Amino acid sequence: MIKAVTGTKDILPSDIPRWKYLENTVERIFNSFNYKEIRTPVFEETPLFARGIGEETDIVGKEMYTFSDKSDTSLTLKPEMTAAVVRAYNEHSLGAQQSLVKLFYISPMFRQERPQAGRFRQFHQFGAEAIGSNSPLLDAEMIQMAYEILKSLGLKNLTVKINSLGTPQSRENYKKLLKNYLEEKKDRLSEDSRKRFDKNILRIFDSKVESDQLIIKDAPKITDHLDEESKIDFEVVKEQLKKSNIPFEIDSSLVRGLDYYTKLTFEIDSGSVGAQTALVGGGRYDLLIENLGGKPTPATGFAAGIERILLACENEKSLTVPEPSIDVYLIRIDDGLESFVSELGGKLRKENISVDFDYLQRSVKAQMREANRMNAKYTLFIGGDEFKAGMMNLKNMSSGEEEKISLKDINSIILKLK
RNA sequence: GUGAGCGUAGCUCAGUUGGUUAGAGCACCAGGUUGUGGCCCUGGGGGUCGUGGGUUCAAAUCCCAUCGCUCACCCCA
Repeated sequence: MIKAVTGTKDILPSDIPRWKYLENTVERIFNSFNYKEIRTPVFEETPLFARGIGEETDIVGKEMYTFSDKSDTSLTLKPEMTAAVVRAYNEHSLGAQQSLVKLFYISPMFRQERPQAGRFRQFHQFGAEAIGSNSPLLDAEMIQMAYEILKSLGLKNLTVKINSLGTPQSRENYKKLLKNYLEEKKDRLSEDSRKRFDKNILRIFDSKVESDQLIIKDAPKITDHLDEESKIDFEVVKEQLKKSNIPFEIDSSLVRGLDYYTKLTFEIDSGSVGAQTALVGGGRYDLLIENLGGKPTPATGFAAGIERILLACENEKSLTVPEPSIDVYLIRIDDGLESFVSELGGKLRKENISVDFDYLQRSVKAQMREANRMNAKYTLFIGGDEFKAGMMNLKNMSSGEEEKISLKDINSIILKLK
């Protein structure tokens, strides 16, 4: 038997109500902040991600689904959305029509990693990008939107972490400081961290190795070495979060693994998932638009992992979505009425009433069981003596009450069922 | 890429020191008034015991390989 590819999952009919609920919540909240939806292709030319995310990142280095098409163009299934949105922004000059463009998306992403709890090879993210302003109010808005969505889904066990990476200039200065501090301790670092020392020294902060942690603990903090502008912006974000009653902590070791971030970065973690605690990650990326060939334009955004959020919801039992149901199940009492039942079903369906009936020649009892399983609000009995007398029985499934309705009086059924 | 655990019915699992036709609960199907559900009762269908090989008179059970799943590391949503 052929099975779904490793790291991919079917979203089955029984899963759909929870997904829909989440998607509706996401859309509602993004609409309230006036973000407009954007959809981009699932694949792009490979250099978009290589340049956008950074050649040295793990995503680009080892996790992308890259392949050549018949014209030998290297294509990649999108591993994240920001580069794709920026590509569309540049390509269609979206910034020419309005100076601040606020976009959101819900989309599958692809990364070839080993699957584990809250991590898949095809997974789904929703997120937002605000392109065209350097206002720290927008950074705060990103956190607010993400936080509000998670809260609306009933999640409780949340931690908002923020940090500032500063401008590229101040970050470079800080890197030098950090390098000086770590230079003499370098040989005590783990192998991975020694590699990071040369490739991307900030990433040493991500290490979970205890001996590394001890060394890093007393390292100079990036938030103590920010340029004036970043410092002021960081203060504004903190102030806004306080005003919005969003609890947060400053985590100066929060270094996101994508190269494009500048100034504010943030993450929202949940204690209700497995080891992959990050539900939401984001930050400002003031240089990306320019790097991808656009005019210099400041921007900020975030992405949230839908599977992880639903996992947290499940573990916290925070979501109660209504059981699916139908309005009426038509019950055929006598053989030979199949086409009449089908025709009547059609009429009701045209009135936007959800209708189903038996296609398997089953007994009345079996049809009733089916109606019960489908959570039918009503059943309509067609056949027998009443039918000969021009009547049908309409039964309310929760009260058990029945009433006779004339075959000619479809309208009164429609009224009842609506 | 590295490490650990696990693969028996659609699902959750049981299967004693290897020993007759591999079990349970749930789900599914049928019946319990010739036309009425949810509860209950009776009966039924459904499994190459992940796959391949080996040991043995005999393997779901022991050994090897392989595939898959799960979790963790790395990194990230």
